[in-house]
Amino acid sequence: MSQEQSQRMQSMCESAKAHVDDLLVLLSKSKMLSILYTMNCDKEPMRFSEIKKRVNSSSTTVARRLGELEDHGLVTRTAYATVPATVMYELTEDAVSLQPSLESMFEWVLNRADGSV
Amino acid sequence: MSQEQSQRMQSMCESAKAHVDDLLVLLSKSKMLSILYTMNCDKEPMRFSEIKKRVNSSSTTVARRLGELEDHGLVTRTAYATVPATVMYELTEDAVSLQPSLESMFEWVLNRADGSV
DNA sequence: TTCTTTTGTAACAATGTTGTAACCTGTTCC
DNA sequence: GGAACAGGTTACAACATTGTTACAAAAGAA
Repeated sequence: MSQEQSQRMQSMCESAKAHVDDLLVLLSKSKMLSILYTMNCDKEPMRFSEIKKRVNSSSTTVARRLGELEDHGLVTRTAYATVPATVMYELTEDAVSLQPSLESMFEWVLNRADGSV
Repeated sequence: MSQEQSQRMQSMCESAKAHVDDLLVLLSKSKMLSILYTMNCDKEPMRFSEIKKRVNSSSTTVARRLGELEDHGLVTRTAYATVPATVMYELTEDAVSLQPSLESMFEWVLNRADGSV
């Protein structure tokens, strides 16, 4: 990290700290990293049921997480009036810009998991 | 692919998946990312009280997190018989190899927090 | 002797999170 | 009319996590 960034961090005002914490709390919620990573694997918009299946969680939790991501502007939700209903979720540009970090983090996790099998 | 192979592969995936989930759950615990990031900022071993102060959490939670990290081989704990007690925590090589991802993730978080101030 | 310090741990009440089960919408098919 | 489907929501009981408070150890300082 550059010195400039380090200084920026040290002199960060309380309000910015709150925002940082807010984001860290968001990212630390259960299944959140999995959802973001999963949605990045296929770069295409993804259906609710597909996300649910891939991260292996309940409707309630997936719905909660996707809602939180939408609230934070990290995914967009698009509903189509088909029968039965079709809803697509897609990462926003902001979320996509986080993906390189997530990818290398998952790479680390996968390597570590491999080692312990 | 034979059904046998498919089954073997699936069970292999299940077992690896469990380890991956384990790590994701670990990293998703409250203050965990902050602790790892903080310990990386100064590359030096860090005292319990310093970590606690920087991540702004209770002794109980910090002790729990550090214990979990130690269990997973991500930090080492070294106690010195001074008075009062001195205990140093240090990231292991494994943890250090995760840091580039964490750094770019925090960079993203900081930029995003900046924008919303 | 009592105070102080660091680094915790134990118990516990308050709070937060989870999955389950039930329910809802809207349309097409039988 | 009733079932079926995707995509949820709601209520709630079970479970997990948190911070607070109290406590401890060890030894030098006051």
